[in-house]
Amino acid sequence: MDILHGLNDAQKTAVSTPPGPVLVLAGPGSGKTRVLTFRITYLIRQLNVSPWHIMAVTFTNKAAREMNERIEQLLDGQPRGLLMGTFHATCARILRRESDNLTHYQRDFVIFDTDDQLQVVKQALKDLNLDDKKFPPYKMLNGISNAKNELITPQEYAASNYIAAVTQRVYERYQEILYHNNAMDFDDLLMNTVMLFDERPDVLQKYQERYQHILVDEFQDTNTAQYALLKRLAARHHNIFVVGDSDQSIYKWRGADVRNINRFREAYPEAEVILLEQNYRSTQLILDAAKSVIRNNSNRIHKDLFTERQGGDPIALSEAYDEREEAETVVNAIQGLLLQGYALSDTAVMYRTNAQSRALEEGFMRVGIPYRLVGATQFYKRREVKDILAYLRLVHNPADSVSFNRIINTPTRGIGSKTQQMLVAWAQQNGWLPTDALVKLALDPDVQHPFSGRAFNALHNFGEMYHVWQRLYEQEISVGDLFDTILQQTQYRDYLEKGAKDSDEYSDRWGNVMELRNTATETAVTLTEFLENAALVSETDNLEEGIPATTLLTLHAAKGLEFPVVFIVGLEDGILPHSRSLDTREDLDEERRLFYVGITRAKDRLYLSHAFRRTVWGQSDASTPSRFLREIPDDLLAGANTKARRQQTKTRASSWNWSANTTSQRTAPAPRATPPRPAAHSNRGGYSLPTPNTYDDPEPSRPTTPQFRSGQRVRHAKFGEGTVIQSKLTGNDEEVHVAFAGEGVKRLAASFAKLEKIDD
DNA sequence: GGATCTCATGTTTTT
DNA sequence: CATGAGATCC
Repeated sequence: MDILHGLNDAQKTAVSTPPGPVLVLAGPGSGKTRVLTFRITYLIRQLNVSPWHIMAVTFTNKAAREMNERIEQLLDGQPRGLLMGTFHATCARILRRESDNLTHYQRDFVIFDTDDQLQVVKQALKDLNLDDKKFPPYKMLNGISNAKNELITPQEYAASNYIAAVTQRVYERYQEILYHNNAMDFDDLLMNTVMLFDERPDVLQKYQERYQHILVDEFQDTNTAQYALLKRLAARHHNIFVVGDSDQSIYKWRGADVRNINRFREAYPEAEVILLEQNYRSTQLILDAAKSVIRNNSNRIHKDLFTERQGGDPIALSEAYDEREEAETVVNAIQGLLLQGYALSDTAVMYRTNAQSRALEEGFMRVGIPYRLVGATQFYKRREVKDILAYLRLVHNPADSVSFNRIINTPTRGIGSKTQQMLVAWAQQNGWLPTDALVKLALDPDVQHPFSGRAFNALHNFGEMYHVWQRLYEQEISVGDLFDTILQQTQYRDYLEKGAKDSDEYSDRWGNVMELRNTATETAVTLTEFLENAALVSETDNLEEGIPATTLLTLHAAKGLEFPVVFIVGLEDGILPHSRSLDTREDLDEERRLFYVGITRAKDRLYLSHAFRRTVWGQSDASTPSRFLREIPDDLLAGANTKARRQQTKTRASSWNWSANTTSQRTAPAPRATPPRPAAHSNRGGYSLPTPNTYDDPEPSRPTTPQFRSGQRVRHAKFGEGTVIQSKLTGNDEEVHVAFAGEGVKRLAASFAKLEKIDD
């Protein structure tokens, strides 16, 4: 079988280039994952490289998993020994294996997430007698994290001004606390690996020999520490294959440094550079729009994206009165799309900030369209999940003070802050950990202690529990059983039930606990493993595909995804570009890339919208359409006097929306390059797209007279029987207001709600 | 020691 | 507006 089968020329060149440094600059939708997976297959099959010698790094677990699956298909089985994972997971693995060679850590070190980190910063501020009002913890943490991303130690941290001097001290103390806790934060995983390699050339050499071929996904998003790591690992064999797109770099604010692409070229002047410019995702029209936007960025490596999907539906642009109407317009448009045979899962709505999802959610809820929200409150950030994890972490690592503080009195068990302080002080005097002190109180009846009767009882009881868990852990009880024991002894369920405002909240939270338990029993063999997974896994990793719902997500979360239909809302100055990015050209460029990423997610259709007024933090203000909109040529847009609309900012003419007929049409009807949608893809059984360009023609199925009159009795699948209050025709649908007993008045779309008339 | 209230705060968030 | 952390009150 030909390993290169099905690839275009540029892809073939990339995949079959002889080992050595390779830089692949891959435009959106140009098949970069394909190139990476084929390259790995090529190394194994064609060049007889042992999978054992290959390391592939990604930024998300999802990307790693997808690549793994595809390689498995290509190779017809799991390649044994291939290392595929995120930067952080890979580093954690190396550090765990090399823990004997680490100065400050033992093998069972834990990973602190952002919440934990904040707690540590607060502790550090307290230890240094610094006011956390003057020095906001999250700002301190930013400084520390930035330093670590640049591989700067506390000692090296330049105290160039007062704030920096304070940050330096906090950083130093912060690091000490982490050592005491036997904990690393995310940044440490990278930095400590680099430092280990620098201190121990023998260790580095071992890994250089092991991983002779290194492949990197999303290279434009690497930070200095990640780049340093790659450079060291590849220093011996120079077999480093990186894939990236500087136009999709949207994480500068997290330390990602696009300049790494240039550094790479300088470090390896002999590197093969390959451009992937053919796009397999979008219509030419959508690509044209994307290109005309990104063109305005400075200092870019020019790419000339093209596709075989000539033409395409024009981009729909609309102005709404406010975010509520904007949501309504989106909902209407989606209902129209459903009639044309699109499935809900084909659609996605993207926005700049999470707060914008609210209006959209309400809009979807109003008509009962299911949606899924990506990444809002992440599972592992939920209070109840963090509580249980803290218990498990403390059993695993008795030195974990953050977890200790979290659960010592959760559920409340009479160990208040005074008692806690006393306990910590008492433990410290005796050179114990607070957890040691607890166990002493529980087991040693003769121990001298400073606690009053009531406090002693509370501590004694908790110490007993904790001791039991530790014993069970030593006896290698399963994670699930330990989990259950903790739940049962702490009566955590009762605590949730009591604390919840309503039964919904309770069942939600308890459901999360049970979900966590499932993960614990299903995926993890050891507690160490389970805790590591929990720390390094993110919400978007489990984005299920094909569920019948619209996807709501931020533009950041959209990277790497694609949808037949994409809506980008809130295209206003101050939102996109975000108000905090208006000052510098650099920031503005990054906002533009974000817009570019959004546009290029769309396969067939793109809808853009902005609102005339928007409520931000409870304040409704007039807004100006995004400056980026002006960068899209008018002939790519559909909509009545689009140009005027985009300039006429604060004087709003009449209300209109996407589904209304349009005056400006594409000159030639765009031939549709996509084959008709396979029936299996649509949940409406064999519905195919009616016309190539639905903006040109009125919808054939469009109702001309309302089917419902006020007073009509109707039945709805979910709400039961009700009475029509009024009904009016909207774009290509009918909007029916129905009063349901016990449910109130609902606004329903006739095409979607499947209302049944009741005659009597 | 624990619950309640007030006040400040507020992008994006792969790990 | 909505959330969370700290102060204040019981």
